[in-house]
Amino acid sequence: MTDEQVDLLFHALADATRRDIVKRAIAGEHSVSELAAGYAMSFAAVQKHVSVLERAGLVTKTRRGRERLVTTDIATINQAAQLLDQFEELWRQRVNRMGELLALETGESR
Amino acid sequence: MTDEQVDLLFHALADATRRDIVKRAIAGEHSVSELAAGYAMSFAAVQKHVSVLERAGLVTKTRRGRERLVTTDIATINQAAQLLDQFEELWRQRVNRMGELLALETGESR
DNA sequence: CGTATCTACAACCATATGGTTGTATGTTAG
DNA sequence: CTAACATACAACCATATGGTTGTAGATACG
Repeated sequence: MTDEQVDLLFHALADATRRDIVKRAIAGEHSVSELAAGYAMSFAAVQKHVSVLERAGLVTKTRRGRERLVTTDIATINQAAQLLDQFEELWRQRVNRMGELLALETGESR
Repeated sequence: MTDEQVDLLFHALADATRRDIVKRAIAGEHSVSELAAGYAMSFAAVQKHVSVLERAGLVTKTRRGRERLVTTDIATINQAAQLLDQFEELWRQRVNRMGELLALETGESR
């Protein structure tokens, strides 16, 4: 996953409307119109949000007659979670290093 | 955690430079100047990035003489990870529902 | 076949963003 | 005490973003 893709992913999640769209798309399949009906903004605005989510790989649109169904790719959410796990792992490593230093200092002071 | 705070958090992570700053701040304490030295941009630009991370609650600056040390709050990373966990939980619930429906249909067709 | 519904996208606007340069203030070291 | 170092922030610029309105094409329904 390139830095640019990660940029797109976190940027896509940096908006409450888009997070809600992702939630609804995870919970079930909806057309863009169905999704749009739930937000106090124009249809075109919701389309833009869906487009941002598409570029981030969080959703895809599939055609069903005149409707486009918005479906999710939970794998992309997993990838974002893994990135945050990496941060947490860095933290654990640092805490471990500090613990080792402390044990060393305690031992030497006896 | 309000929607606005979540916006700031994911927005802060939507940039490769800021993600790197967070990693370095997790791995050890650095002054803003030390951090800035590693990026091909002006000092003021790095300051802006640090400011975005501060507003997101990902880092804090503490004074040590003329230096400001950039330190992390891993709890905020945890919170972001939990938000993504919620998405994954929604997915699991949906998969479970589909499994139940499938079992129902299989049972009724026997 | 005509109307309704659904969708795509261009053009526009106001605001936000990411970077720069320049100025100013505070702290440390010689 | 002065120079060096570290930092804050204003002003500026180019680009991106989030929302709107309007136009157009595709599909479904009566």
